[in-house]
Amino acid sequence: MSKRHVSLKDLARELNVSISTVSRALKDHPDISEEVRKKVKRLAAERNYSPNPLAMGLLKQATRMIGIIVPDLVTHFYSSIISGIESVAKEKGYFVVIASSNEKLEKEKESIANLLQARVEGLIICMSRETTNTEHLEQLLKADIPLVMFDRVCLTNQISAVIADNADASQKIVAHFYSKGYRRIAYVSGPDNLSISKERMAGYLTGLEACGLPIDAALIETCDLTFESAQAAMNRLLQLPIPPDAVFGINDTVAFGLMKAIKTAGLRIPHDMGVVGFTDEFHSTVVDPPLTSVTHPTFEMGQKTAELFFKRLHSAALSETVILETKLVERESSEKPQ
Amino acid sequence: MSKRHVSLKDLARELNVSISTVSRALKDHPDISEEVRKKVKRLAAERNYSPNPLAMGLLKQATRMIGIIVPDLVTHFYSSIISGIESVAKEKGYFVVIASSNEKLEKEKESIANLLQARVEGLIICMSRETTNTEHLEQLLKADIPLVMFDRVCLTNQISAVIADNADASQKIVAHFYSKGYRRIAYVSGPDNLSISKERMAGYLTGLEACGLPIDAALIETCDLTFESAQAAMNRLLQLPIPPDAVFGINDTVAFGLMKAIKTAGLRIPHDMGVVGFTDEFHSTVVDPPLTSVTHPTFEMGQKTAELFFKRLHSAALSETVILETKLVERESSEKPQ
DNA sequence: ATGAAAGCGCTAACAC
DNA sequence: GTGTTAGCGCTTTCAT
Repeated sequence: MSKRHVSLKDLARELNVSISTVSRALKDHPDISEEVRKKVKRLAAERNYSPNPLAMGLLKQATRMIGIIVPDLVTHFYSSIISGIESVAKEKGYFVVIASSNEKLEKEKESIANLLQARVEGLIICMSRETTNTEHLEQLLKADIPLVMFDRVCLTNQISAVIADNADASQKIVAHFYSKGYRRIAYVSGPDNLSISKERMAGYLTGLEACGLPIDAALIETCDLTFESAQAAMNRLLQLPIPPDAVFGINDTVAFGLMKAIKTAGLRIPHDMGVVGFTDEFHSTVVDPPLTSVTHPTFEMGQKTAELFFKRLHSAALSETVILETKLVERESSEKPQ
Repeated sequence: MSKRHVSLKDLARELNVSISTVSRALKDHPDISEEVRKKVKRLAAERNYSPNPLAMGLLKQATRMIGIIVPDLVTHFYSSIISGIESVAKEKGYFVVIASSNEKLEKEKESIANLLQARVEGLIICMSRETTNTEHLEQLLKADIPLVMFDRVCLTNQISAVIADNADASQKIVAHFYSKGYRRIAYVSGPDNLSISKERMAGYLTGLEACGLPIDAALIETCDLTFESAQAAMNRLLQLPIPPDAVFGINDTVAFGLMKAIKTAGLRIPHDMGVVGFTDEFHSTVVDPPLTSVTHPTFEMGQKTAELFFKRLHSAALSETVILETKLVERESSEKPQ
C-alpha cells in the first residue's frame, strides 16, 4: 500500500524549494520566476500531481459535492435527469452523490441527514410519493442549505424548481384523444400531495372543457404510482356502467399498468380503448402497441436543475421556477380506427 | 451563510475544556472521567455534532468513497446492482460515487482518472462494450488500487469479480426452447471482447449439443447491444434461406430489438418465433407478449460485489470470482402452440 | 485525568 | 521572488 498520491510537500522536497513556492508556481502566481515555474510544472506533470480534494475541502469548507435524492433509481426518468445534473456538475468540478428515497418519507429524511453529514454543499431533491409533510425541507431552508427541487416540487415560492409544463401536457393529451375521436377520456392520477398530480389533473380538466366534454368524476381515478395499483385503478374504470374509451396515466409505470389491465380484460388498444402515457422514448416503443406519450426533456431538466442549483449556491436565496415544454409523440396506442 | 457544522473546537470552547478532551470523551477513552464524558456527550448530541469527514479523510488518508463505473445509468440492470452495492457500502459507512462510461472506452478511462482524483479508495467497474484493451485496468492493479469487477469482467485471475452463471443460463434457454418444440434456435450475441458474450455463447453451443441439435453458424448473429443493431441482426436472421424458429438475445435491449423486428416482419410471437431474453422482471412483463427471460439476481450481485470490494480493501490483493445462479422465468413469448 | 503540540495537504497573509 | 506561519477539524503522542 505505497503512498498513492504526491503532495506539494513531495514536490517541494524534490526541488529543494518551499511548499508555498510550489503552490504558487502551479497556479501561475506572478511573483514566481519563469524558471522555477517551469521546473515545478514539469515535475508536477511528471509525478502526476493533483491537489488533494480533502485538503482543499477542509480549507475552503467546500466539498464540491452535491447530494441528489430521487424517489427511485431504476426509472429511466430519474436516471436521465441525474445524467443531466451530472453533466453540468462535472463542468463545474463538482460531483454528485446519489441517494434514493425508495418513495418513502422516512428514507428521504434519512438520506438528507446522511448527505449533510457527508458535507454535501447542497441538495437536489425530488419528493417521495409519501412526502405529505414538508417540515424536513423547511428545516433545510432555515439552515440556509442550498436546495433545488425538480418534477415533484413544493414551496416553490422559496425553493427553486424545475418542472415540466404538466398542465399543458395533460391538455395536449386530452385534445389529442378528442381529435382521434375518443369521447370518454379517463385519467389515472397519483397521490394528491404531489405537485405533478395536481398540475396534470388541472390540465385534464381544462382540456376537457376546451374540447367541450363534460367532467365526469367517475372517470378520475387515483393510484399510488405502482404497476399493480394502476392495474387496479384501470379495472375499476372498466367496471363502470359506462366505461371510458380512452385513458391516460400519470407516469410510465402507471401507463404500463393500464395497458396490462386493458389487455387482460380482453380489450384491444387502440380499438376499444385509447391509451396515452407520460414515458420516455425507449419504453414507449418497446411496449405493444407502441405507446403515444408525452416525453419529458429529462436530460435538459437535469441540466436546468443543476444550473439553478449553482445559481442558488453562489448568490442569495431567491427562488425561481423553470418550466420546460413537453412533447406529445403520437404512436399506435391512440390511433382509433374510424 | 452561518457556520454550518459544529466542530470539536466549538464544543471545547463552550465547555471550557481542551479539544483533545472532547475528542477522547466522545470515543469513550478510558482516561476520561465519567463526569466529563457525560457532559461532553450531552452537548455533542444537543449541538448535533458529527465529525467532519474531510478532516478524518485527510488524517486517515481515507475518503470512505467507492467509485463505480457502469456502461450506462439508464438500464435497470445496472441501477439495481448499484443499489445492491450501496446497501452494503452504507452499512460500512462508505458511500459510492457513480460514473457512467456510456459504453465508451475513452469515457471509461476518463472516469477512472476523475474518480481517482476525487480520491476514491477503490473502484468497482463493469467494462464498456468498447473495452477491448485492458491496459488501463492493469495499471490500476500495478498501482495497487483496489478493483473489483462485475458482469463484464476480465483478468479474473488477478481481479475479484462477480458474474452470473452465463453459460448455464444460455444452456437453460436452449433446453427450454427445445422442450417447447423449437428446433432452429438462433442466438444474437454481443461484442466478442465482453466476457458475457463468450460465456453465453459457450452455453448456447453446449446447450445445442446437449439437446442433440446441430450447430449452424448462420444462426449465430452479433450486434453492438443497441436496440437498432439488434433489429438489424434479427432481420438478417429472418432473411436466411431457412430462418430460425426461436431466438434469444444477450440482454434486455437486444431482446426488445429482436421482438420489434419479428413483429415488424409480420411474424407472431410465440407462434412463428419463440423469443427469450436476459431481462429484469418488470420489463419482461411489460412487453407484449410477456417475455420469457433469464433474470439476474441484480441486487444480490451488487451486494456480493461490494463484499468482495471490502475484502480486497482490507486484505491482500488476492482475487476471487463469485458466480451467481440465474433463474429462467417462463412467460408467453416461448410458449409454442402445439 | 487533562492539555499542548504536531501533522494530514493546502492556501494566503505576512515576512524579508 | 521566495520562505515562514497559521489555520481548516481531527487524532494521537507526549507532557504534566
